[in-house]
Amino acid sequence: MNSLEKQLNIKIKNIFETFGFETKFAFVKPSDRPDLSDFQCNGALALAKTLKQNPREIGQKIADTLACDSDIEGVSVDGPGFINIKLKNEFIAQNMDEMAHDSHLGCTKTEDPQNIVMDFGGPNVAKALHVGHLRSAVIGESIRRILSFVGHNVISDVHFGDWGTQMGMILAQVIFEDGDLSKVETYDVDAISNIYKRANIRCKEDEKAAETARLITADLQNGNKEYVKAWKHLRAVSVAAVKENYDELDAHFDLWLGESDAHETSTKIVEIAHQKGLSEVDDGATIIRLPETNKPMPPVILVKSDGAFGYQVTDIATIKMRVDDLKADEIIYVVDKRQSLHFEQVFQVAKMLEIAPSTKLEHVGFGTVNGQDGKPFKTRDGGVMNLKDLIEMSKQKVRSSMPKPDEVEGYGKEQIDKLVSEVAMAAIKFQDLKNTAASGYIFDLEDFAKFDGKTGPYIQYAIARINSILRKADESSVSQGKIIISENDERTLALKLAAFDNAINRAAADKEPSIIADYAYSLAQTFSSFYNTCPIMNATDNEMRASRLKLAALVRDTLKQALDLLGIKAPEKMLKAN
RNA sequence: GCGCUCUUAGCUCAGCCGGAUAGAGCAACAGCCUUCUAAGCUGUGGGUCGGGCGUUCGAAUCGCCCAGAGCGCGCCA
Repeated sequence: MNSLEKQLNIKIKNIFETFGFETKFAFVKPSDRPDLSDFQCNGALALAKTLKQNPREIGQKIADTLACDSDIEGVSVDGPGFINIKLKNEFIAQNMDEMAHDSHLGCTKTEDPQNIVMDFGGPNVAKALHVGHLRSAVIGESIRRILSFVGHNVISDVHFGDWGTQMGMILAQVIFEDGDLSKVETYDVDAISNIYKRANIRCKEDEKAAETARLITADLQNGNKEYVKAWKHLRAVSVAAVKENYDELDAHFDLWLGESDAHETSTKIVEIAHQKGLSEVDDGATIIRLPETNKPMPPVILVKSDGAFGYQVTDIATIKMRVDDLKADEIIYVVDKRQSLHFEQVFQVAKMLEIAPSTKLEHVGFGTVNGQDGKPFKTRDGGVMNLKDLIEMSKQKVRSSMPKPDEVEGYGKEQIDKLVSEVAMAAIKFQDLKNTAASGYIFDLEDFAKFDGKTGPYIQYAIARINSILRKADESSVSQGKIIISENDERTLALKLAAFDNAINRAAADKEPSIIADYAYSLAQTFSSFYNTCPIMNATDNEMRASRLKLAALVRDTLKQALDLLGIKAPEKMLKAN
């Protein structure tokens, strides 16, 4: 089904065409003046400019025609030329009924499905996920879900950091500590992580150690068997650990490829660059110079002077693989916005090498999670906070507001743990997704366990209240009712529901989950008002009761869908400690 | 030095391909639980949209200038 707004747009477009107006401006939006109208069209103002005519006259023509439509209650032209449209209650009600019976809640799928590859992981071997990985995973996963929902074929790849200098650093450190690599296969995640920390310190202090690490990295990349064997173990252990982390975040990756998988193709990229005469050797490194504009464009380093591949050639090679193997129409990188120059360079080289001629390359940059000082977040000892620890702290806060196991019937330890987890993750994720991705935010543990106002748990709570009513009402009969709009609050709620499709489309177009977050909050808020003024179970008659139950169920389904697109779960019940 | 991004209520942020009275949340204050979960609802106060100039019938939104902040700028990824 077409959403109510789309149906209105079709009506408006037809009218524009009848008058021979450019249809670019033939669309409505929810009214800025709910006191005057449900929807408004500003097209007459825009048309007036190009046609050099009076906007009010143009508006009146459109309004007069639209007023004849049986779905329209009234149309007026106000101010300089706003077309204010008021809909008939029956039209809104009928739309709600259709939406309630539509498996996609009135959201139309794209007419042009694309193969989209998403890159939003970027974890590294030997490094536990930290707060910096939170945003990439949460935002990326949400965009993945949104794009899938509108009908694209999305393939997500974690793009494991397993081929860089940190590998040589770890191997060098093991050799330094053990004398050789014989014991590597006994090391678990924690051991590896600690070795990496020590390696990092030693390489920073000792230039010779850093040099050795670089040489080992190059050797590893060139296939040194001993190094490769040890590397395989390190990678396997890290992948397993990181998978657990992503499972907890509910972030899904179709592919668990890494930089190392692009190794062969990287060799090809260097060849292609050479054949096209684009590369040159400078200071021992193989580079590609980019045309200088007024913007600083450092060259792209394909092969470093020590013989190892730089991360840029790996990214370029990965583009080629995604185009050749995965038939990517579009590749989206959800990565810290500080890397924007890197992606500009990589995209430009991909263009110069003609490896992705018809693939859209896009970097969705997000802001950093900052500490109270406004700088990227550090723990008190100067380190980065573990993602796992962060989640645990949030859970503890949430747990303190929950009943103890077995205080509530049917809620033993397992059920309480599940509820705590769902609420804590909702708080964390919503906090991260409620603002536009590009803006950073100041990390405050309190925010990650907040329940009031514009938070994830607020929306979960609205859902739980609806669930509670539906349990009492025998949900199976609900869909048989017919939605009737009589009260003002019912009308407002219905119009808010009708805007779901619009929110989805904007979020998909902009790759911006905060639009869904904002919508979900606003819908929950509208419902809460309705809940306070319009009795559902005790409605004046059976028809109204059936109608309101159906409307409430539709709100519940829409909220659940919206939360799902944010990667947030909706518990059946929300419990609170006494 | 060059470039990118940003500056909106006490705080955190929406709004920005020009349009009516600039919106939320938090915080503050005042109300609402014998009725569907008060993690809720209703109301009040709070803004020369960093400053200036320009384009326009109309600018938070577009352009230029200035001030302030953050980030980035070849062998870490």
